[in-house]
Amino acid sequence: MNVIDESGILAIATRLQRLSDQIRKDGFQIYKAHGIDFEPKWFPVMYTLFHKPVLSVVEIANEIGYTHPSTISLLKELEKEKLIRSKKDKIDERKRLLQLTDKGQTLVGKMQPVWDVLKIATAEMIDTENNLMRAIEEVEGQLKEKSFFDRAAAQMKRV
Amino acid sequence: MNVIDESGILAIATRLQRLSDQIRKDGFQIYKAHGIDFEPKWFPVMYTLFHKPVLSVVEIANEIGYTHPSTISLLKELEKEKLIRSKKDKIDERKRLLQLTDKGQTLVGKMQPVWDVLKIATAEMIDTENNLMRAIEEVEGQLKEKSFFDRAAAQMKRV
DNA sequence: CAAATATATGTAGTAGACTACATATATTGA
DNA sequence: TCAATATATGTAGTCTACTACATATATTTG
Repeated sequence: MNVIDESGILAIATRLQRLSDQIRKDGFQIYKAHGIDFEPKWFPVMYTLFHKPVLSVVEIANEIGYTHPSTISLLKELEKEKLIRSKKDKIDERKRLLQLTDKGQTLVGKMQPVWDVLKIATAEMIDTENNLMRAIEEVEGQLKEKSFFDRAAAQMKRV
Repeated sequence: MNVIDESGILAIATRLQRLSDQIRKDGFQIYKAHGIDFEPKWFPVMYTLFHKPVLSVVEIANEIGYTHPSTISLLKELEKEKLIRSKKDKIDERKRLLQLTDKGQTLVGKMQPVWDVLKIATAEMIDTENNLMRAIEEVEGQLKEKSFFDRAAAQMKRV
């Protein structure tokens, strides 16, 4: 075991990111193995527009939990791939409304069996004594109650 | 609840990254609140060199689980901050040996109480029904046995 | 109803990791 | 022993998110 793994929770941010990268990389390869040209980072937008067909930029950003600039750059890529298209909102001229194209719809159809496979494979992978997905949700809940910073500050006073 | 959180494990990579960023950001603020000018990304290198005083570039990379180019750029920053220094290995001329400077040693000393606070705050935060740190370790173990890609491939054949 | 404020979108540059490639030195094996 | 291979380090450019700032339209309020 290396020093970092021993340091345990001090390097937890690093560990989370490493795991995320690993999963994403394999995710890309799994799509590829199914003959689908799809980048995992596109999933949140495509999945969201599949379930809520017409949304503005900020609405999508909120749904996927990204900032709007990050969202805009994803949208640009997806428009370039002709998987989504946009039109001005006639009521509110500030808004740009996004939706899947026919090509986008078709791709989602093709991806759905892959998503089923991914779901099962992931479930199997994280089904251990401490379930990773539930752990994430629980920690997110904890952070909502009291931020990490506040927890450290409270601890500081005690020491 | 938004669509992505509902999509559950399909967006697990995104969720992991989001959580990592959040923790890292607060981590930086916590050092700052202690009057310490230290970036969380430097932790793995500093912690490693504190426990193993003289290491080469690749040895550090292996300890912290990063690639060597990533490690090199961290080392550059730390040398610029004069927290570490390097010298040629006299036996193996290819190697560059790194170690903490006096300033680096002193900083680690100052950080140790902060690390204690961070440890306790983190432990408190992740001490839920499903412990996040243990979940990470368990999933890393699962991936060592069989990659995510191989799991999906096996699942594919079954469907 | 016009000024102030809020919201929606967009651009530019940054951060922290990566891969791919290049070079220098060390080791190995025919 | 020297050619082939392996290892150590370094550079350049990429990727996927971010923050900070800018602009355009809508809404609110004095």
